[in-house]
Amino acid sequence: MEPTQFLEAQFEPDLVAQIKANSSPKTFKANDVIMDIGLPVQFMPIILKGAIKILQEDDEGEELLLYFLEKGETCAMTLQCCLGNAKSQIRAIAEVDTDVLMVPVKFMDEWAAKYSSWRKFVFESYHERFVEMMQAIDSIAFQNLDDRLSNYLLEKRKLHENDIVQITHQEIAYDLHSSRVVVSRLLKKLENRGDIKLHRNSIDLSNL
DNA sequence: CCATTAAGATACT
DNA sequence: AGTATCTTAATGG
Repeated sequence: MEPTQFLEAQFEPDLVAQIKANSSPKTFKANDVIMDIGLPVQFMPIILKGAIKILQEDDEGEELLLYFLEKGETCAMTLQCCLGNAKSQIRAIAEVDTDVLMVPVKFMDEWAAKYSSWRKFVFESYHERFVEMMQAIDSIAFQNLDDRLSNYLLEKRKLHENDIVQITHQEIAYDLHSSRVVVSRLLKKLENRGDIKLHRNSIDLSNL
């Protein structure tokens, strides 16, 4: 299937042509840093394949996982950067091997004025990310780590399209803002329940 | 072998 | 739930 097929499904033919003519396809390997905090935002990525992890950094330099972006989605932070300050507030890391269309930000204004489907796309992106961030806040404030870990693992399995996820307890701890020992404890609990199987550097999620 | 590092264990806050 | 510390196990030279 054409990776850009979803463009035709939601944008005017005219706009699809504009997008194709003015954006460059780019490929990232898993764990590549696509955008970093403080860097100028020159492109808006539209994801064709794969997934991107978006995170913030707190005052101590600790990372905070905001959300994952998937196929057909774009980063609302980029949109915001087009309106005012051009520096990125976030770090974006390829979660798996990922293909994106890099759209130069200079087209944002023009397309928003000209194409209603683009305005809709931008608004909906904002809305989706807003909802995701609300959920991220909610889960940190009110959910126990137990549930957050389970949700995190389910998300991983979906994004990687694989029951066996390559990850260390330490990396999970960073993403969930917890410590390695605590994550190990909770993972062991899940294993004893038969939900997962633990290995060095990987976790088998086929029974989760 | 040995060095490195992920993960397990224990004890304390 | 989190920190500190020690032990054990896997991995790669």
